[in-house]
Amino acid sequence: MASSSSLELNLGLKPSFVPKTIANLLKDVSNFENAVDKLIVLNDYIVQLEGELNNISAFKCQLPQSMLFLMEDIEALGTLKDKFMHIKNEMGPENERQLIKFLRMKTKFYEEKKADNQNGDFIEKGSLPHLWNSKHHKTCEHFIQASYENPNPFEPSSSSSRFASVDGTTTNNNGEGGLNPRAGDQTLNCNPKPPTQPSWKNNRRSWSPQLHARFLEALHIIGGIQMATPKQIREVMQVEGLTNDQVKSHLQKYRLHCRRLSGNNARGLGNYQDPWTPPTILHRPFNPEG
DNA sequence: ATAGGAATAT
DNA sequence: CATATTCCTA
Repeated sequence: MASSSSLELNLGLKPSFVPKTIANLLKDVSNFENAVDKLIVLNDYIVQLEGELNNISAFKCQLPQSMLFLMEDIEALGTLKDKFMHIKNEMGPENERQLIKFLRMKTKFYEEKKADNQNGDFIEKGSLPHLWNSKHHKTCEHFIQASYENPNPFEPSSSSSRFASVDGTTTNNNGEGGLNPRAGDQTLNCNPKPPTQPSWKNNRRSWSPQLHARFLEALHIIGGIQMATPKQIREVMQVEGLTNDQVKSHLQKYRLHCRRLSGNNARGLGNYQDPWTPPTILHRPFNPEG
């Protein structure tokens, strides 16, 4: 089921297999910089799970549910690994950025889920296939695609919007949506180096609307303007040449802008649009989930 | 080492 | 004045 036939990178590195929850596995994987490392770890884990499945298959009558969990986990991870393969083989760093974003959302979701039911592992594993292979998001590709349109793709118009309220992203985008993966990625690297300008002295980072949009996107993925830290933002943004300090400065300025706007709004001065396009969810008005 | 803030520079 | 960089501190 989980494309276990053609595993090309069977590097025999499995010295110590540490069982983890899927949440922890995803978190670990997301810490790696390049796709190859991610692939190795994921593939190794899949191999281990398959071995375990083979082991318990002798007891399939006594442990039907365990077998089902294992199979579903393997399938889910296999789908993710296929996605990694596809991205690594065909595309460039832009899709890797999508993948990192995807992993961060996944990790965040699992952490929330884990915090919810402290019984943890079993429920977590059991709920996994519903998320990965739901009717609405059959594959990871669809999942990533949907993540650009719906900030909370984990709940396809279902109930239990606890995660949505935690994230603070209650679908405020009325028509804009997120960044389209194909639309605006070209304009992000502002290193055009036009030959006929002394702009090469211009080492100052200019935050184009596209770049700022990606900044906001990263901000909201991480979990709000207060939670986000410059390093995290830089990692999620995945913009070549963007430094920590630049993001930090931009974040500082953005926070100041938000504070100023919020203060003005409190005093009654109204709503004027600025080029910052603040995401309108600075502090949630405590949405009681209905 | 990193984040937040403030001073300084463009 | 707005914005980006640099310096300072915790």
